[in-house]
Amino acid sequence: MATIKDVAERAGVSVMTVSRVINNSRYVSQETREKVERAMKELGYVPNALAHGLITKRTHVLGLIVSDITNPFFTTIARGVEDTAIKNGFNIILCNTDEDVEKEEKYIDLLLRKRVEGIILSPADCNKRDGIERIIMRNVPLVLIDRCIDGLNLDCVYSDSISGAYELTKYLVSLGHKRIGIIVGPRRISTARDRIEGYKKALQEAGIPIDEALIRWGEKYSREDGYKNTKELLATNSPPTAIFGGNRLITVGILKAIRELGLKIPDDISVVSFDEVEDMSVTNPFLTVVSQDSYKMGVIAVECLLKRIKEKDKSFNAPQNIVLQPELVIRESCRALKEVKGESLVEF
Amino acid sequence: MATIKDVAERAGVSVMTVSRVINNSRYVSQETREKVERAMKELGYVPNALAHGLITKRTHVLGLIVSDITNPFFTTIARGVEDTAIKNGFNIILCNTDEDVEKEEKYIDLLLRKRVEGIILSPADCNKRDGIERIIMRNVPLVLIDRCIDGLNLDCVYSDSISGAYELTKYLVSLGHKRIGIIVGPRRISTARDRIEGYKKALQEAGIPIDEALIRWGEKYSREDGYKNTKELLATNSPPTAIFGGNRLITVGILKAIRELGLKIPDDISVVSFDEVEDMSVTNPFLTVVSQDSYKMGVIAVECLLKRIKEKDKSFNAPQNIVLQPELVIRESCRALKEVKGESLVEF
DNA sequence: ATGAAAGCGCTAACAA
DNA sequence: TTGTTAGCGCTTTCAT
Repeated sequence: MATIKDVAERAGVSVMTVSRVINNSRYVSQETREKVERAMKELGYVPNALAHGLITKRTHVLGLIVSDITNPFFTTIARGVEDTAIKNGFNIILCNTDEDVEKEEKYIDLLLRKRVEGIILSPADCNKRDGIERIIMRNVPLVLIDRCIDGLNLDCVYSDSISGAYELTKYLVSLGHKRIGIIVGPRRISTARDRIEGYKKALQEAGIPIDEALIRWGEKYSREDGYKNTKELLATNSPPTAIFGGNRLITVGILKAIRELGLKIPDDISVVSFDEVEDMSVTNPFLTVVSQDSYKMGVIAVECLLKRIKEKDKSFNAPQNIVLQPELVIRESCRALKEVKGESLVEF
Repeated sequence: MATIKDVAERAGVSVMTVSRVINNSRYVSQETREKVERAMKELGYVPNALAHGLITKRTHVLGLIVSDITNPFFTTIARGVEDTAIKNGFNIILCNTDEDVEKEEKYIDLLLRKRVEGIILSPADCNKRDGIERIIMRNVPLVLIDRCIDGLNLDCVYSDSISGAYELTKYLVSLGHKRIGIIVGPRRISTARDRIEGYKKALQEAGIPIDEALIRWGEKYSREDGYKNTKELLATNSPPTAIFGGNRLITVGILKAIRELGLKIPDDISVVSFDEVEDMSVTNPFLTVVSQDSYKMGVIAVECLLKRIKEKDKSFNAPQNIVLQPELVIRESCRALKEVKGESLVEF
C-alpha cells in the first residue's frame, strides 16, 4: 500500500509537497502539482485518514445512535442525517440500541475511541445520564434527537409530543369520544410521557375524568405493545370507543388486533396515530394521524451538531431545544359519537 | 485529553504496560493492572483508535453502501449487517447512493481513506466496474449484496430473482392471466433484468407470446416508477389483467395508481409483488408476494466479509454466490380468469 | 514554492 | 513481568 513517502519519492519531491497537493494548498507550482498527481495515480495512492486524523484531530465522522433503524421514523431521521453529513464531508457510523442502555453505553465508548467529531443520540432511557455525561466530559459535541434527558441542558431536536397528543385527543373528544384508550412506549422515554401528558390535558380541558385503566405503557414502543394492549383494552367490560397509538409501530399492532377481532374502523372503533404509518398513507390514506417531519429532524440535528463542532472551544452559546410542530391530518379512521341518556353511546 | 502517556505517568509504569492493560494482555501482574486501571478511570482515559489503527492496520469498521436506507428492503439489510458487525466488534459506516454511480465512487473513496476493513456494496450500476476495481486493487475485502456485477467474480449475496419472478408469473398464468404487465427497476440493475427473465420464462413455458409493451423498466425502482407506469399501462387499448410490481416501492406506486383509478383488487385487476409491502402485510395481508429474507442477507454478507478479512492474504478461496430462495406467499390480490371464445376474458 | 525535523498516540519487536 | 526503541503515515512548524 503506497504511502505519502512512496508518492514523494516517485515524484521526486518531499513528503511535505505531496501533503500540500493532497490538501489543495496554494504554494504548489502547477508543474509540481501535476508531477505529484501523476505519481499518486500511478501508485493508486489513497491518503490514510487515520494518520491524518491522528494529527489534525479531525475524523469527519459522526455517530448516530438510535433504538432501531428498522423503525421508519428513525430510518428517515438517519437518511436526513446522512444526507446532511455527506454534504458537509462527514460520514455516519450507525448504532442500534434496541432501547437497551447497556448497548448504548458500549456504542458510546466505541464512538469515543474512534474519535467521532460529534454524536446524535436518541437516548434509550431519559433518566439515565451516565453515558451522556461521559460524552460531555470528553468534550465531544452532542445533540439529542426525538427524546430529551431530564434535567440536563443539551441541544435537543424533537417534535412537540404534548401538543401533538393534545390535538389528536381533542379531535376525538370533539367527535364525542369519552373513553379513549392510549398506548405509548415505556415511562423512561420522554415522548411517551409527553404524549400521555397531552392526552390528559385534552381530557381535563373537556372535563372528562381520566381513567388510568385506559392508559397503557408499552415495553418498547413496538408492534407487540400495540397488539397486546389493544387486545386487553378491548376485552374489558367497558372498552374504549377510540384508541390512540403512541407511535407508528404501536399503531400497526393496534390495527392488527382490531382486524383479528373482526372490528371495523371507524364503525366499531376509532383509531388515531401519533406519526404516519408508512405506505398505508399512500395506498390507503384512511388513518387520522399527527405527522412529524423526521427527515427534517435529522437535517436539523446535523446542522446543529456541525455548528457546535465549528465553534468548539471558542464560543459558549447556551444549548437549545429545537421543537418542531407535528401536523394533525384528519382522515377517515374516526367516527362521531352522540351521547344519549346517561352513559350509552349511539351513532349519529 | 488524556493519552496513554498520561496514564503511564500517573500509574508510575511505562506506556507499554498501559498498552498491555488496554489490550488485555496476560503478562501483567494483577497489582499493576489495578494501578493502571485506577489511573485510567481517574483521568477519564479513552484509547485512541486512530493511533491504534495506524499501527495495527485494523479499524474495526465496515462500509455499507446501498441506494437508499429508506427503502425497507435495505433498512432490514442494514439492521442485519449492523447486528452482525457489532457482535463481532465492528462498526458500520452507512452510505446512500440514490442509484448514482458518481456518489457511489465518492463514498468508496472516503471509505478507502478511512481504511475500513471491508465493504458491503449494492452497486448502483451492475455494468460499471471502476469503483469495484479500485476496492479490489487496494485489496479491501468486498461482498456484493442484492445485485451482482457482470463478468466479475465476487462474493455476492442475493435472492433468486429469476426463480421468484418465475413463480409469481406462473401463478398468475395458472389463474388464466395472459396479459400481465410488469414494472421493474432500471436495466443497469441485475435484479431488474433477472425479474424480467423469470417473467418471460414463465410466459414462454405457457406458450404466451411476450408483449414488450407490457414490460416497463423504471428509472429508480421507486414508487413513482410504479405509479406512472401503471397509469400508462392501464390507459392503453388492451390493458393488462394483472400487474407485477418489481419491488415493494414500485408495488406501492401501483396500488396508489389503481386506487386513484377507482379499480378494485382483485375484481378489476390482479396485483403481485416481488417483496412484501411493510405493515400492510400485518395490518391487511391481502397482497400475493414473493418474499425475501433481507435481514438474513445482511447477516450472511457480514459473515462472508468477516471470513474474507480473517483469511486475508492467507488463503485464496474462490468467491462464491450465496443465493437465497424467495418464498411465494399466496394471498388475495389475484382473481382467476377464464378464457371464452377468442380473446375476451370472463369471470368464473 | 519547497523541504527538514519533530511528533500525533499508539504498538511491534526486542531486551532486561 | 516490565521497559526501551523505533516507527505507523501523516501534518505542524520552521527554515530556506
